[in-house]
Amino acid sequence: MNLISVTDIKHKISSVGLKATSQRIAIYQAVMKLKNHPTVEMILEEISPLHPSISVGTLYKNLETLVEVSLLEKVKSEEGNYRFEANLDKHNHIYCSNTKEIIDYQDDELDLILFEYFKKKKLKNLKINDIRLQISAERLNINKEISIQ
Amino acid sequence: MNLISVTDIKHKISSVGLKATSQRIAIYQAVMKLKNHPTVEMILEEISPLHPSISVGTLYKNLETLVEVSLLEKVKSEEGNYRFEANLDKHNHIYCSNTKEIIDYQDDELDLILFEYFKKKKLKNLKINDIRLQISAERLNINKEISIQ
DNA sequence: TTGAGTGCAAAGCGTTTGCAAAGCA
DNA sequence: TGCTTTGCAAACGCTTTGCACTCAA
Repeated sequence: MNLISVTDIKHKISSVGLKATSQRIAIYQAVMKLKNHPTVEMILEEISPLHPSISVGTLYKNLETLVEVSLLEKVKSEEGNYRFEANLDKHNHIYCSNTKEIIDYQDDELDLILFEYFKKKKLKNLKINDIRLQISAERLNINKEISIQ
Repeated sequence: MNLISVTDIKHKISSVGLKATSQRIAIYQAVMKLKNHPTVEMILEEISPLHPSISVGTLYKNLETLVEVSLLEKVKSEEGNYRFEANLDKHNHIYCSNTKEIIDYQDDELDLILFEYFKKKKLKNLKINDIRLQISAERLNINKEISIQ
């Protein structure tokens, strides 16, 4: 995922029936590079040096398109704006109240526990499609790395 | 909670150091009455007959104030707008993709399982403040009632 | 060549703000 | 009376839209 080439990105975009324009490639590449769930503004800043004349309209349209074809995912942040990510594996989000970061948290063991738990629960007239944990946390030593497990 | 009187509401508001204006009482009362996590618009529609001249500014300011003093809670919906509720007990939310409802789901047993699970996990440099489940679901028989467990 | 995609600018929407007037304590 | 709260309207920030132009296929 980290070392994906421009050629690979072009192929990915073409394979879903979209045109591989330079703007679209740059946008997809930027979201992949910016790991911490960038906002539209952060993506724009990343792309601007390469595409100084790219418009916000184009950026929004492309992000929406890439979400539609499942190359990206978007989430609403607590602050109310969208944040994008290229990580499509099922995972949970840790929301850092002090740094405003969104950290991915993947945990297959926990997913299994939840799956088993809800299998024995009876939810009448309701079909569960997805269960995600929303973990609110704060970083204790802001400059030190965080590690889970 | 359901049959709380205006006098009780006045006392609740006064006890946190706020003035019990007719607008404030009506707003708090409306959120209590509208069970399914009303939007600002839904609250406005509920109050308008009683207070035809209430301004959106006042409504927003009061909702914010009531959240600050912990008489209400607010959440951002998938659609991006705020939704309010008077239920302050710890609970999870079920987001219905077809009806756009937000259904409260309280489950002490599950909370305990999650608490125990994260107690044995080591999350370095991170302090977990809260864990909520975000359950995406859809109603199967829209007119029939849903029941859990 | 041609329909998908772009840039621009205007508009949209929910929310916030500033301020004079009003009203609760 | 004094200070919180209100109503109004303007402004805000993020996002969406319309349209003529451009460019990948």
